[in-house]
Amino acid sequence: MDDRLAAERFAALAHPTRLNIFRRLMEIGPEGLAAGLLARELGVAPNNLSAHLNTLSQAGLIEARREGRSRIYAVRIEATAATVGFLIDECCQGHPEVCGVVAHRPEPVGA
Amino acid sequence: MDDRLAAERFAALAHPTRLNIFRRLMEIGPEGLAAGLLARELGVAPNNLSAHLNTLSQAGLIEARREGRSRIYAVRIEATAATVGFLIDECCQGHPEVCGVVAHRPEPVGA
DNA sequence: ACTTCAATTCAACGAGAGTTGAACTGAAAA
DNA sequence: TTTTCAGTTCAACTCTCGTTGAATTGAAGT
Repeated sequence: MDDRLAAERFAALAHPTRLNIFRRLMEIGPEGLAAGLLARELGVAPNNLSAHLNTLSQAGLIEARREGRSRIYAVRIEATAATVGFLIDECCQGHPEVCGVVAHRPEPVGA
Repeated sequence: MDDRLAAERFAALAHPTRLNIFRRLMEIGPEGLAAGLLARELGVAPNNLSAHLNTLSQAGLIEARREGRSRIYAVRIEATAATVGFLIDECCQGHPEVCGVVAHRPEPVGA
């Protein structure tokens, strides 16, 4: 992952509301959640939420699918894993243990 | 760590130049690097760099000390660890292995 | 077709980020 | 003390972000 993409993803997470959205979607997993439901759960105006969902989608952290007249949003796990991996690789470079990480990107035998 | 602080730290990392600064400082470790040296290494105007260093300081990710007429910047390890920990806890909630992380320690006791 | 519900898009606004060049502070050297 | 070097701060500008209300698209139900 290049710096520009990483920066875009950090920016996507750099907002309390979007952090809440992302957390909730991570919680619920691949089945995802309808936009309207999210809006009610988080107490955010639908159009406002839509904008935030768009930011997260643009960054590749979540994706949407249609289901009836709802739009279901779900987290993109690989992208999330890549982002966490980037932070660990690039930012804890040489000191992974110092960043609180014991192990990451498990090898077949490892951990 | 609360959402607002986490968001502020992600925002601090959400810029290619600041990502480079942070990476370089992480590389060099606690001894740190003079602002001017960083500016030359990264090819950034001193005043511009100063602004970015300020953003990172404000977010608590780095700190400065005087040394002669230079100002030395160094990474704040505990804060970095807490930020990585937050991302793992909050964003990989329930699926840490899915984010490529095998194990981590939540947050240092002292910070 | 018409209505209703779900969600997005649009236009407009205010607020904050990022960059630049010029002026400034603070510490060392002459 | 005056000069010089290291960095920061300031003012101005542009650009983007976040939020709001109104209008719009898209899919069901009647």
